[in-house]
Amino acid sequence: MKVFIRVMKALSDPNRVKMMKMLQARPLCVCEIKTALGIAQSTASKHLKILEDAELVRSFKDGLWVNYSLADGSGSPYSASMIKNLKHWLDSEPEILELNLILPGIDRHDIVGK
Amino acid sequence: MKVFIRVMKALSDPNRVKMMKMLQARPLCVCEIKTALGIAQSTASKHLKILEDAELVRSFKDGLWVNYSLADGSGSPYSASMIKNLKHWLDSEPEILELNLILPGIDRHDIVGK
DNA sequence: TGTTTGTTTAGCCAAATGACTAATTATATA
DNA sequence: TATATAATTAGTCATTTGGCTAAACAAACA
Repeated sequence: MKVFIRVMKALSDPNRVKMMKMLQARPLCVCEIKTALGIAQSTASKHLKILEDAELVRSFKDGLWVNYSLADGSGSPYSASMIKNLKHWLDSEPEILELNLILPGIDRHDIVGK
Repeated sequence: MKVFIRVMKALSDPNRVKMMKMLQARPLCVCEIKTALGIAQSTASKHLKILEDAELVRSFKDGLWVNYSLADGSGSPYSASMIKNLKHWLDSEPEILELNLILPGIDRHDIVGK
């Protein structure tokens, strides 16, 4: 039950759902995600930790950067199902269309200061 | 996006998930649900409203009673998917086994006072 | 080695959530 | 019509959540 609730809670926040949708395009570092969503880096980091605890995303370090990508679904049937469904859900939502539009123009090397 | 979030939020609470699992057995009135879960009637009522707003359950009046049952999934692809998945999810969770055990013994006519 | 850069953690605050009791509404029945 | 019963709404309270800034870590590099 706890595992299921953790997945549902993780997907109960718009910014976290947007992160899932962005990660369908490509792996992203925290600073790319915070830039796309217009939130503080610490906020993005906290959200990503919640998604990771729910086994919806995974992270791997690359020098200074921490890259996040979609999990493979081996964590639980709930995360597996939601990862899969989200691939075809919400694609025509204005907020997601907008993200897909700006995401290609976001590059970690171009992100200015803190 | 709002519709999706509403479904996820609705399923982010253990008592509401238990309600979904109980309603898989049969339609229930608020007083049967509050008895099974050991919560106040107003609390049960509020939870059921949240599930109904997410189109996960529906209600129909029968005299003094309000009966709740699982929705048919026509509300949204998200509610449809979750209603369907929940039918085979969580069945071996201790809390759900326990509920399935006591539920047959719960009858609206035997429920005492307020 | 010291500095810069990306991320995380700590701490704070306002808003939302889930619980309760008490009051109100709605329906049936004596 | 008055009363009893089931449900909902109103109001309160403690906890959780989601946002921020500032401080602490961690890894590259001058």
